[in-house]
Amino acid sequence: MSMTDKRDEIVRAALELIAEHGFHGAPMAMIAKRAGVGAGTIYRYFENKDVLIGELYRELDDKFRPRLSAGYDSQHTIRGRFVHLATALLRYFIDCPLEFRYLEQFYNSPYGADFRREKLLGKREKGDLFCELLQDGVDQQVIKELPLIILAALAFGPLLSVARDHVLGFIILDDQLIDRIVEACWDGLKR
Amino acid sequence: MSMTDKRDEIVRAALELIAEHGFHGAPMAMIAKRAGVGAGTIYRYFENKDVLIGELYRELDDKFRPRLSAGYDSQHTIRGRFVHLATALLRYFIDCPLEFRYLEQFYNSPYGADFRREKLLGKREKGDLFCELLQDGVDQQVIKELPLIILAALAFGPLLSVARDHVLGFIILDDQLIDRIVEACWDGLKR
DNA sequence: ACAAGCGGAATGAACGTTCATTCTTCTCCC
DNA sequence: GGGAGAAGAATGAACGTTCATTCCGCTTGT
Repeated sequence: MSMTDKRDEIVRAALELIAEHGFHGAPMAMIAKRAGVGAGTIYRYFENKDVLIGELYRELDDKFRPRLSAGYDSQHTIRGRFVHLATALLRYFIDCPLEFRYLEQFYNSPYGADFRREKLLGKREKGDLFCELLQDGVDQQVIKELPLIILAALAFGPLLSVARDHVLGFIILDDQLIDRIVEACWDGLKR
Repeated sequence: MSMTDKRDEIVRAALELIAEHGFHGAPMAMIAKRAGVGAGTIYRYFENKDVLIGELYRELDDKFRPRLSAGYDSQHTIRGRFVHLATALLRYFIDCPLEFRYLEQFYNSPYGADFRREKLLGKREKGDLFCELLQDGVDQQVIKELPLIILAALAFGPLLSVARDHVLGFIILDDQLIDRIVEACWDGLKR
């Protein structure tokens, strides 16, 4: 097994176990076993557990961003662009429940608080696309005139909530339901 | 110090420390120290840490429910009732950041998943009031015809999001802002 | 009235377990 | 045969929990 393969196995195992059992329910020894490597081997690839957790986050973030921008057309109406982005976001979470659960855990943890702070004070929120979109909407008086962070909450709050309910099996989201949820989010946002 | 006082001190200390540092950042020894009792004393009042965590949740839930129903008038319009409940909810979270942070941690943890499941399958969602209200709204064709759990996500998602942003200091919510946020949530809900 | 004694509450050092991390040994490959 | 890489046993710190002991307030007998 090549060195890259081994690293990937470790990252995959960490994603699976942490998504399912949380940071504290996924000891390094268990991650090593799932990855098919020795416990010490992980430390050849990652300085320590925190670094592993942080790098895994960064990888997911990198994989996820392109999926949002795919097919995104900045010439469309505000509404059209919003529907596209929100739908893509929700679909991503549904298609990749492990990734979703991991990201949720990450954001709701001491690790994530720092990232949140960083992003918000760095003037971006969730991939510049969303932020730009909301700002455009406000400027064009299509979207309610509220602070960006509140608009983001109005848009993302429900999406994350329903994604969580879907992933936990409380409801099953189909295409039609997704469309109607995104519509409802837009109703909350628009003037 | 009476026995009840001592119990209260332990619960208060647990609330403070867990709200601030999470379940795993609040060892029993630290809780005992903050409460001004010996480490072993906690076990005279709570069988173990899990029980302490669960009972603390139950106490918060009990304190919080009456605050929602205070001033609630089931004769009002759907919209009026929603505005009342949502405003009360948001104000509670803002007034009691410790309680809010604790409840959030609790729900986003193995402990909370069980409770969620219980509540949902028990046909209630967040104090029967909210559930009844949403159901009434659907029946009267005032609210979008979507599964209850999705309506709840549309209503609560944004509220929880902005409360979190407020508690973390990313934004300061005043009365006017609260009103406008609740309005926006209603826009997402209404037909 | 008061001292002796009793029972339950409180204590915190000690224990066993779990975990991240390190260290030693073994295994390939050149 | 030697050097790099991997494996997993060893290590030590941190934690939840226990328990032998101490403390305190109240009853009881004189």
